[in-house]
Amino acid sequence: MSQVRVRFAPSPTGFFHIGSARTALFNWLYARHTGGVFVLRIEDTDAARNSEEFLRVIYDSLTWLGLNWDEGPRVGACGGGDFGPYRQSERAAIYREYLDKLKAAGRTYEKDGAVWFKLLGERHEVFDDHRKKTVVKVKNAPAVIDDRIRGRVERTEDEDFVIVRSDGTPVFHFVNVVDDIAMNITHVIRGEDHLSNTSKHVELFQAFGAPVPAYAHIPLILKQNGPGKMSKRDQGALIEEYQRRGFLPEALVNFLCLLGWNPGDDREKMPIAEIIRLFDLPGVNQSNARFDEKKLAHMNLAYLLEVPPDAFVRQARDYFSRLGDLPAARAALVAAPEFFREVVLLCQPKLKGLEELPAYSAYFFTEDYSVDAKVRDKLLAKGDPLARLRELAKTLETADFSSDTAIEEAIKVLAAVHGLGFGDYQSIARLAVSGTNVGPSITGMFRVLGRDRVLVRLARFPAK
RNA sequence: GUCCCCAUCGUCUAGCCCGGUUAGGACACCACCCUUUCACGGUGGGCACCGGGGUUCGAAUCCCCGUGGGGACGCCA
Repeated sequence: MSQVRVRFAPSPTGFFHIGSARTALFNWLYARHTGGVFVLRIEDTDAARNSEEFLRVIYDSLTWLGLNWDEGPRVGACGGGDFGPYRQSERAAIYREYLDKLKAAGRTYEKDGAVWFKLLGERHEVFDDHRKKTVVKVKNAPAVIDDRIRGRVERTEDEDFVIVRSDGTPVFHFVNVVDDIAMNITHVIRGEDHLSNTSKHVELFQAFGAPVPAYAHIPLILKQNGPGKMSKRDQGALIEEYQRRGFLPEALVNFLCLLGWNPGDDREKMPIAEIIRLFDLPGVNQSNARFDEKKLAHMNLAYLLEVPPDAFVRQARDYFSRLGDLPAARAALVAAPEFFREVVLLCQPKLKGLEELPAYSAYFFTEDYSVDAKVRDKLLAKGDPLARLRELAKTLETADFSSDTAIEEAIKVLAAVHGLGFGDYQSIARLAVSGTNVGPSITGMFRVLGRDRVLVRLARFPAK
């Protein structure tokens, strides 16, 4: 059995979205599972709609997700290969050569300045209700698709179709098949939206006398709200958005794997190496899946909890850096590295995602933090919280700040003296020091902030 | 309109191929527990085999028909 060669063939005509990413992922997984080759081919035959910016997004997103390509355009350590060029806009000579083969075989004709592919069989005219015009149909035998996910599918291609536009540029169906032949592609793994196109492609492979590759049409990802498949304009559709929001690529990849595939048991969070080991085409589902970002958020949380301290600090810093000139981000970035480290590590176990970090940690980096009025009104409404604050401040003046437990002990002793509990001091102290009612433990917060800053905040609180 | 694909909790899914399960797990939701807030975590709960016909002693599982969802029908990819 010869080596598996799969390809991911995006066209740079829009942003890179969840559906494209999963198609790339499944191709990549299959290549890695079989020890095959993962080819990246850029389908930029539609000059009017392509852009270098979109191309950049494709490279960036694939790289971020860790989907390294063995052959294709050279970017970083990826790319190269003996079947180039890998951008269709640079393969015109190859398409001409293949077109000549078809012409020589008598399988083309010209009409309206375009080159058409001629199906074999008798022709007759019929009125097409969808297009509201009379069209020429061909009495043709069905193309048989042996799909690795869906089983045997038959579809009859019954109309000739354009393969070269009147401006001389070849169209998708033609270049797609030519490149799959020229690049020795053995398995075509793509979205189910291409299933209906496959009869065209099979006709072309046969006209070229080339072996038809194995097909695997994977289910589509439906938008989370409303009908239809997910498209680049839908909320939460773009990969770059998750990158920008600080999601962990490992989490997104793991989540995407589970959309249409599962290991056959109850495991969900799995190392990518294990997924590669288990992934196979027959295990892929046949029905479409709806994207659920709540579950993605949960997966992200599970991964975030496991990021080692050094890596988390680095990622937190990167995230703040990308926020650019936002005051909160700037304040965090100019803080002393050791202090920054302590703050983000204190917050790490409480976060759902990196995107929560700036707001969650803001009061560590500035004295100018806002106080939640609702929480303040509620806390001040009962008991004598300001008295608690005065007592606490007095205690903290001399308390041992060397560890969380030392601070905790001091507060507990204070509470016991007044016949109160830790909780009687906690809420109001938290509000005074952080302006909110959520956050890390106040003992950790106090220790990281330091005695002086805590005392200043406690003292000025009533005035705020 | 024609053609193609699909159909288990709200969502992702296991089970289907090789008929016999209290139809399992996860996210979300609710309750309780833990607790020093908020999370995390733990325990429990509600929640599904689209409908109708067959075949069979027995159907989520096999077959047919509906219905529903999705996709394709471009000189887009």
